[in-house]
Amino acid sequence: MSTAVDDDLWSAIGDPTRRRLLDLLLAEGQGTATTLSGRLPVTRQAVTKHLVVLDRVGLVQSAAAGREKRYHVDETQLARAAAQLSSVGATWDSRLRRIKSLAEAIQQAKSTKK
Amino acid sequence: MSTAVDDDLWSAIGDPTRRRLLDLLLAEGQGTATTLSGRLPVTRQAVTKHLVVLDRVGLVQSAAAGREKRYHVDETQLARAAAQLSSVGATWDSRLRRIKSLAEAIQQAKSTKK
DNA sequence: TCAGTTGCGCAACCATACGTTGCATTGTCA
DNA sequence: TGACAATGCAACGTATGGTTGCGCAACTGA
Repeated sequence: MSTAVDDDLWSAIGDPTRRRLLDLLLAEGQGTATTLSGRLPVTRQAVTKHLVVLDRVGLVQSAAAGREKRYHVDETQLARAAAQLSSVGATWDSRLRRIKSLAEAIQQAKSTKK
Repeated sequence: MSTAVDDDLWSAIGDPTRRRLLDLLLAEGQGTATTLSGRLPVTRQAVTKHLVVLDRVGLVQSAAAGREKRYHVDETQLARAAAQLSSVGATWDSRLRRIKSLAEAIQQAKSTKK
């Protein structure tokens, strides 16, 4: 069900700062480490490291523009990640529902027997 | 959009080992640190630490049974977590769709103008 | 009953990840 | 060219996920 490959994706979006970076990039279209760090409670260097991580798993891409390095989300990859999240959420939900209905069936059987 | 409270939940389920623990507990109904460590490539102590984390955010609960300590998932809390995941996934997805349709509209406008 | 196993908890330790500060490097522009 | 602004690199501190080793409590059975 869960593969080792996906662990990279999970750990990438598991960090709250990285999720906020993705949100920011999504909202503003693009950003550099400097501009992004201005909107987050962390330093530019921390942002840089996170962007490297996000880049490594393919969630963002960068383009040099003069002396700055602009990042933007890779929409295809983020869509994949979003699907992953929804999928795991749905899986858990369905399992929980099955467990619940099972428990209710047992209750039913008990009270009938009595 | 994202609150600090939820960060705990995310970091709890962000770890691959903890996700697998949840999967196992969900599949088998219950388990102790010892039995669970038998099904994972980590030691009992590592499992114990993870269970403590999961307990702290309320995703699992424990019940002492003689000398063993049995854990089981808190279904309500896991349902909340599952909803969170699906929700974030859906949010990203809708934003991506909006961006895409926006881009297409611009393309449309360009070619019309020409 | 008491000796041996079994399950837990605690402490020390190592590696990696996230964050900081400080400094060097490079590109822009007046 | 000189000054500023953005990036990159390195050292460091702390937290976390993992290990091993040990001690203790609680079952088990001869």
